[in-house]
Amino acid sequence: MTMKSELQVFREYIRQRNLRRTQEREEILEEIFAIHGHFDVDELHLRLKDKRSKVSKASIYRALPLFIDCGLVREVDFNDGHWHYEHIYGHAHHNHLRCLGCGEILEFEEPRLRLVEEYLAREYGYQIKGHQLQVDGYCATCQEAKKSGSV
Amino acid sequence: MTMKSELQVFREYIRQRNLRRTQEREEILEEIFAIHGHFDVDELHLRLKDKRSKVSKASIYRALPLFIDCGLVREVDFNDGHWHYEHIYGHAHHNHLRCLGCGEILEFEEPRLRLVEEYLAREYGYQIKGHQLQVDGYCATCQEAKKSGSV
DNA sequence: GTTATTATTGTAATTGATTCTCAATAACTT
DNA sequence: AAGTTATTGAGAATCAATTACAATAATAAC
Repeated sequence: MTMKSELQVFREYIRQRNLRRTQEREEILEEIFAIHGHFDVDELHLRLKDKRSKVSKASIYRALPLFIDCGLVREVDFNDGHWHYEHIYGHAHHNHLRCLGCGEILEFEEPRLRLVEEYLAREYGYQIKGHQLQVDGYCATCQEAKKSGSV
Repeated sequence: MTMKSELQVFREYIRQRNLRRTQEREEILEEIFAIHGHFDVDELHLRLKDKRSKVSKASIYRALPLFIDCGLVREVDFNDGHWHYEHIYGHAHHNHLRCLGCGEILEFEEPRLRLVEEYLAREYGYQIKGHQLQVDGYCATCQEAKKSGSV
């Protein structure tokens, strides 16, 4: 049994909610799944423009919560004043390790977090929906740079 | 051996950097450590006003990065459009469990995350500075509310 | 102490991301 | 095909956060 495509997932979501299936929303969704890695609204808007798509930023801002709501996309906080996003449908859940020096972002999986979620559900009676773990530090290169005083 | 006060920590930081020790910064710091729990800039500003302090919001915005830099305060992201903060000096590191229904925030400790940090340091050669884990779900009360259809 | 230097402050203006308004359009319903 | 109404793009509005600038105050130099 093969997996539903993101487009199918989204269309079902749209139908269930009595929303409307529009060209714009599907263009945006398609582009999001064509992007490898993280993106922000500006980048996405530029990429769409490059492809002669005329979707406005407003529509992107309006579509993102829908994609998030149906589990296709998630927000990522890189702590730089605006939101970043990534498509998650079809990808294993992962977390981010970020270098405070150069901004490099590594993704990693961490099965222990499943245990943490289970613990919290038991301990506090919560129904857990998800988590976001962000780890910060300095990559090997930036550690060197700091040592040699270039900071 | 007793612990340095947050004021001492901050004054040392100030001296090291050849910054200036000002009434305003110390008033802000004092108020931050008088707050039990999380706060945002507006709240902090109001509380200072109530105490007849005249510090401006601009000064608060300018002081916070210093407090964060010297490890007294940390940013907390509650995903509601602006930053929240909490003082951390003298407190065990903790993470947040948030109810998506009512917004309740529970704090919890999780020793397993230390292991995660060690793993990342080993695996990727990173010097880890810290992490932020945010878990979302529904508290018992909100689960009930959802069942009884009041959503 | 007095003076010089310059970091810090408050005010107000500015920025920049996001949201909203509104009239026009286009997607579903009947 | 006509009616209903969600969605759109453009630009205005909002709001947190940052910045410019002149006044002030903290340190350094004397």
